[in-house]
Amino acid sequence: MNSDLTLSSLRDKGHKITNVRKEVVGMFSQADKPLTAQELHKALKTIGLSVNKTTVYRELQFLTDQGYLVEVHLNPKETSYESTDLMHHHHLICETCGKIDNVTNCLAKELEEDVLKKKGFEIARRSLEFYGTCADCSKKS
Amino acid sequence: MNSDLTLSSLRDKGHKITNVRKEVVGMFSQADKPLTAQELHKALKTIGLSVNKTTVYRELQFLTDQGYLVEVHLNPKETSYESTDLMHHHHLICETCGKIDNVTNCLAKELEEDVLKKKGFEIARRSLEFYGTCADCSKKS
DNA sequence: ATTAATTCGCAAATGTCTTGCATATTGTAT
DNA sequence: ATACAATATGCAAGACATTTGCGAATTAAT
Repeated sequence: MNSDLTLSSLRDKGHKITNVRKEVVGMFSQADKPLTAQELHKALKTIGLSVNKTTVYRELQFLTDQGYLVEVHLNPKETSYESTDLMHHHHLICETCGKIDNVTNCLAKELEEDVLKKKGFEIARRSLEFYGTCADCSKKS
Repeated sequence: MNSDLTLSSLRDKGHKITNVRKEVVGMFSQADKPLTAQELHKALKTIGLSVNKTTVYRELQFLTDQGYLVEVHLNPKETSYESTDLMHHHHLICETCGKIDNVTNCLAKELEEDVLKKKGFEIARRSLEFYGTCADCSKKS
């Protein structure tokens, strides 16, 4: 399990630092929510780095293979990614405004132990999402 | 939130009972894991009901709109569906053999209360998946 | 049996994501 | 600085799930 999504970490492992890689890494470090290929592609264009979508896909594939990112399946249309560093948190997805908040509380310890004991299932990673209505949207309605 | 995925329930609400609907409902009642459009399409063909994929998609859409099914995003390639009746359980997805097991233990009560209290987020539904290695695959390796 | 509403099949299209291949770029050794 | 090997990039083409329009077929109730 590879954490530490930084340029120096990548360099240390002998990976090349390209413009795209530099920016994508930066975006994931700052991101407070999972990002999709489309979002990254648009963001890159915005900062004047017009890169091909294929390259974005390959970069995501690369960072995922290297263990820096994990896939998150929040919606059926496209795959989102987030830094492995953030893996032990959960998402609050507002179905009204689409906002994504995080819960860092790492629960489920008991349940996980149960699962291993009763089922013999070894958990490598988990995905916990809550779908509902955020505070702001609740107020408005 | 509509439960009770049965033909009588559908009839009572004035929906037509077609051959496809009948079989699809039956398959979801018996299913012990989430099903995809492709799986249903193949299963229907197997029992001699060669139906168009579009129809399968529309049937899933229909049953979801009516609240009988929920979408489950287990993998990036396609959407799975399961009966709303089963919503309060979680999935164990073996990344080696692909088998999907269930945990009916409904945890997360505490965390959910936390989330409502601290964030004001009202949870409508949740999705909890554990990815790892099932007992059988553990043994083999 | 007639009819209105719904469903179905077919064809076409959308959008995400993948792949092959030729070219360009990066890091390193010289 | 230069040349080389490995890797990254762009472009075109394609795979696949999913959606939509429309005319034909089926369902349920009169």
